[in-house]
Amino acid sequence: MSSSAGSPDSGGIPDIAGNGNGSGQPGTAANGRPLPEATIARLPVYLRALYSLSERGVSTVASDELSAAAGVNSAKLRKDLSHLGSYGIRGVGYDVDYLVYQVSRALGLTQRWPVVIVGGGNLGRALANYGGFVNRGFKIAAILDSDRGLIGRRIGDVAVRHVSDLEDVVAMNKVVIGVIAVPAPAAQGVCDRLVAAGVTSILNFAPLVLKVPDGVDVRKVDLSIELQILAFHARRRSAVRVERVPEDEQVPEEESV
Amino acid sequence: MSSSAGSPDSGGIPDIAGNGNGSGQPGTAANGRPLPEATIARLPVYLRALYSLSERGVSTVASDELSAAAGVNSAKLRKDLSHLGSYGIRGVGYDVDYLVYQVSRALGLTQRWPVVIVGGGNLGRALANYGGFVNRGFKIAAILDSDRGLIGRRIGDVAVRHVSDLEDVVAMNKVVIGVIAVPAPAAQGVCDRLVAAGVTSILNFAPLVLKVPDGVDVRKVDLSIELQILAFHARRRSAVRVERVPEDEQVPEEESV
DNA sequence: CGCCGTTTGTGAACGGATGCACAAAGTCCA
DNA sequence: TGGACTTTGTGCATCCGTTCACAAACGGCG
Ligand SMILES: NC(=O)c1ccc[n+]([C@@H]2O[C@H](COP(=O)([O-])OP(=O)(O)OC[C@H]3O[C@@H](n4cnc5c(N)ncnc54)[C@H](O)[C@@H]3O)[C@@H](O)[C@H]2O)c1
Ligand SMILES: NC(=O)c1ccc[n+]([C@@H]2O[C@H](COP(=O)([O-])OP(=O)(O)OC[C@H]3O[C@@H](n4cnc5c(N)ncnc54)[C@H](O)[C@@H]3O)[C@@H](O)[C@H]2O)c1
Repeated sequence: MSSSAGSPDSGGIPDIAGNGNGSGQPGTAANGRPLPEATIARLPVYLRALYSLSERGVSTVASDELSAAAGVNSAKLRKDLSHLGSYGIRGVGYDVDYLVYQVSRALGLTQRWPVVIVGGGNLGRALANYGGFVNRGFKIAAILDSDRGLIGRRIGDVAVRHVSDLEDVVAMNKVVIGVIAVPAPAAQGVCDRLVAAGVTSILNFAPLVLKVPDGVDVRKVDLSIELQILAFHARRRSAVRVERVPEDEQVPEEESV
Repeated sequence: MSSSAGSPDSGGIPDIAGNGNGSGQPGTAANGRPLPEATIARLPVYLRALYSLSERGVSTVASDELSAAAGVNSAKLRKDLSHLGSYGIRGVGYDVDYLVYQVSRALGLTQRWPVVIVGGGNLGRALANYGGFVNRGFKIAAILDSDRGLIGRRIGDVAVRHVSDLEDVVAMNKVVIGVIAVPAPAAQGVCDRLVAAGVTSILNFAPLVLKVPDGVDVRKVDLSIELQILAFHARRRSAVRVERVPEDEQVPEEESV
């Protein structure tokens, strides 16, 4: 059933109070369908650009400017935003603060999500100190580690606690997002405990593929994978250059001027 | 222990010398077309799974197993690998060590890429200490920082140098890959210097969109973006659950939409 | 030697994402 | 008030990536 989902316009006023989104369901586009995954991944980038504009006192921005700041095609930006509702003004652009609000709401950042970080080593410390953490809709519920030498040490404004507190921390703070920054051999075990405790979203920095049950969302960050992708393109580039340049002047020793 | 030395008796492996790839051009598939971007991004994951198998002494692996270890569909794995050439044996699977070699070669990891890290703060230190760095085809040419208090300090087995050495380091070591781990306001400036010095591939950890000329490749890693994407899905999940089960669950009623 | 079970490699159908190009909708100024 | 100008929102064609499903290829066994 369903088929053509109603007509695009029924009222006429672009609903300031409403959510531009008939279904109260979060995570759905104005047309009732879920937001495209690719759009979701770009919204945080737009949001960051918008914050930057807002801080600089810019009150209105056109899709050309905003898309340039976000590093994407302007048509793509407009289509992405159109999925949230019709929040632009033709001939003018978008109201920066209003768009910040709408994008934040679409991403579910009207609340502050408590996050638990497991692993207080080099990486865990870097993450916990990261400003973009606290300033962007999240708060650190706890940093956990198994090394008793680290317990009590303050990172940012949170003290490291022992990993045996994991279940308590998750339950008490209703944590649903966890970050794994422990060595690879310990990661799956930590993951299992997080999931058992109720965490449904995991950001994994350990270099292995985590096994999780359905309904649990895992994203990964891996420096070496990123570098390998870069290396691939770098080699292709240099090979093409060698192909083109006749053998004499390969490796350019760089101009001296 | 490793059983890698035990070469299975002769004769099994197809074309060790050849590359199964007519065009000598790196970065092209067996059919001459460039490798799909999505495939390139997965090859490092396969490679990691293969290393793990190899270390465990497994000599042969079928696409089902390998794809499970890599967390992807088995048809996808086979299609990805088929772009590199025909390196499997029907009815048997893939020779692990041989596939390690082929995937490494496809990614351009037969050489060791020198990488320069700019920013020796919390994050830069975590990255420099990361084992997956040195063990996976890369070496740290230098860690650079502007803070004179950090100069000379050893991280891993590299001493921090002043950022004014940037151009020298890049030129002397023929560095083409750079990692940016400085505060956001300094990132574009560092990026410009890297590019001017000859770096064509950049991994950016600072939370902003870098502007680079054509021909320069930028990848970014951003914790807060990853968390925001996770938050989006987390909220959708919990909203759906609330929709279904009003808080204190009652008799599960049939869904009606 | 021929058959059987296994696994690869890929043709084909599908769905999602991208980007062009333009009509509709708005502003602003004379 | 009206017309020129700007910018949004989107239809559409295209491209890329995923997945199914199966014939071809292989080893092994009786
Ligand atoms: N994705 C990336 O770009 C990237 C970069 C650097 C490091 N890493 C990975 O991140 C992880 C952490 O790196 P690091 O440099 O911080 O390592 P680290 O050794 O400095 O820190 C690891 C911490 O985890 C703690 N730990 C170990 N087992 C634990 C357990 N079961 N429960 C709780 N805590 C435990 C240790 O006590 C230690 O403090 C490693 O898996 C590393 O490979 C990833
Ligand atoms: N992507 C992520 O997940 C993530 C996580 C944490 C931090 N970060 C970002 O990474 C960057 C570094 O974070 P951090 O925690 O290490 O910060 P930090 O303050 O600990 O370290 C930054 C270092 O950069 C140095 N620096 C500043 N300007 C420089 C310049 N012009 N040239 C060379 N060095 C310079 C400083 O002296 C300092 O040592 C920041 O942009 C931060 O926002 C990203």
